[in-house]
Amino acid sequence: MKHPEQELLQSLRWPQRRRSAAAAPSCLDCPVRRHCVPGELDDQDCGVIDRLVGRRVFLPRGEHLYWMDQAVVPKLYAIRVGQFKIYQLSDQGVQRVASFQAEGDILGLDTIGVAAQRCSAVALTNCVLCEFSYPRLTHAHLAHADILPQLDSLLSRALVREQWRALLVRDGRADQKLAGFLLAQALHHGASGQMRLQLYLPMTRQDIGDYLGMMPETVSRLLHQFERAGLLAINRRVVVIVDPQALRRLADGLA
Amino acid sequence: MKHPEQELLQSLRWPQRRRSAAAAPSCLDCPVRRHCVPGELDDQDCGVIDRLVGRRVFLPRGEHLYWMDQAVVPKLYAIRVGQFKIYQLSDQGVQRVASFQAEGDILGLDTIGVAAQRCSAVALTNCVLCEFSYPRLTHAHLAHADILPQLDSLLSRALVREQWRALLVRDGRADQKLAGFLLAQALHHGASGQMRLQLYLPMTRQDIGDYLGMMPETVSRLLHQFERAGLLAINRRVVVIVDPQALRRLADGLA
DNA sequence: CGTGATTTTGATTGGGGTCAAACGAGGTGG
DNA sequence: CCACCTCGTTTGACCCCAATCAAAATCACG
Repeated sequence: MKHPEQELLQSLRWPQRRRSAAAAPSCLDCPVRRHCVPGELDDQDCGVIDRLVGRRVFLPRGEHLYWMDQAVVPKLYAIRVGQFKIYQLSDQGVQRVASFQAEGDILGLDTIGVAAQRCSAVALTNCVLCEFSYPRLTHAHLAHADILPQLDSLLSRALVREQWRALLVRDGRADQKLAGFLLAQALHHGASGQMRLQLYLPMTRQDIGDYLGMMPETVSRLLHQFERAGLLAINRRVVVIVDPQALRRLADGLA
Repeated sequence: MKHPEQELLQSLRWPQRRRSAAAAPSCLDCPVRRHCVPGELDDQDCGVIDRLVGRRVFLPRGEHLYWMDQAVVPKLYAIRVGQFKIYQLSDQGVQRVASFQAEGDILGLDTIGVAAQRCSAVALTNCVLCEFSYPRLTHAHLAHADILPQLDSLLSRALVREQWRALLVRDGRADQKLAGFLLAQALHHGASGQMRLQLYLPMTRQDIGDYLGMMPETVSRLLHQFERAGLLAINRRVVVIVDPQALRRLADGLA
């Protein structure tokens, strides 16, 4: 036993480590299938999607999937395991975090029809990605008419999520934004509207601050303020939401 | 002559009022064609797009195109003339402005595959819209394979723009954000990378503040501070950018 | 011309940024 | 195995920008 955090990380992120290493991974038994490219498609269509996956990519923590200003390759990457940070580095060397992406999210939706990457993408944990070729997806539409509307739906939902995020990070006080961020993480990692109360936040306080538009000191102060108020239990980068209702009230500004 | 603002509005927004009223409007001679659905398609493909337009809709200032929580109809609306405000009304009655949309922008991209509208859309000026049926667009892909990738490209670019917006409104001080907003407006209304230095901002100071995450008093103060500094000339809702370079330096935080 | 909304200006306050320093964990090399 | 170094985190003190409250001025609209 190395460290409680690492142990938790394994239980959270690698629930079937041995099995998935032995069997070839498939979309059919993917735990985040519904959030991902297959969406609500049935098993048969999902099998079609599965055969469109070019390869599974393993990316260790700290490695970049792509860099800002790099030429775009027409590929999409669905995150099967792990978390990513999408960010820019301004010419003055200031980091601006555009988003965090986790299991079931799709990287590269913002590159269709543009020449160069706007952001860099770095793995915050060890990651497993499912690679799709965008031209192959488009071409597959001729045989399976459900594919392309599914892609449009993914793009549209990404747009909605981005809008929602933009609203989150600019409205209200710092504590409201942080509470909203934690709730968004809990909801996103939970299955079908359920919250996952035990969160692993692999990003630094600086990253969270850059994402929410506040200083890392403020993030730290607020987290411990939440802990003293009995809303959270914090152990380094592991956060347990103790009182989701109170956190929701705080995010909505009803405190 | 009613008011200088209205006169300018007409010259900005209704450049060919009589002609477009007489002749049936077409995408081929649309001034914002390149920003819109046709994109970089040639005249022939653009003609295909033009025939996909269901009807041109006239919407007077102050009218809503759709309301939050309304059931989604599978239609897209390209703005040919005018400007829109996309916003939410929280349950406490607080307005949250998601975005402003202008000529060439497309409304409804965030409704594909979702059940209910997330936001309301209200016309800030008299507007002319080009209505597209989303199912017809998808179906047209069989005959014209360029259509659907074009739609994906639109969605992707909308996503990029939304990300960029989210970065704008959370980074830096209030004056930097406002300067960035003005530059974004100027660039968006200009043709192909050129700025339109004469801007008409039909939204209220309150709207701008809600959009940028600041109080309307702050917007007012900063605008006049910019004017005193020789960056702008302001006449109510008409703003002329006098010193674009200085405004850019301010937005980049080099002041 | 009157009424209400919008815009502007001023005075005051507080939240969060800034600077600084101590603390802790993880990794490296001797 | 331990000393050391580096990076991330935490805590404290101070201060500034923008929110808040208030009110006057201006404009839009009937």
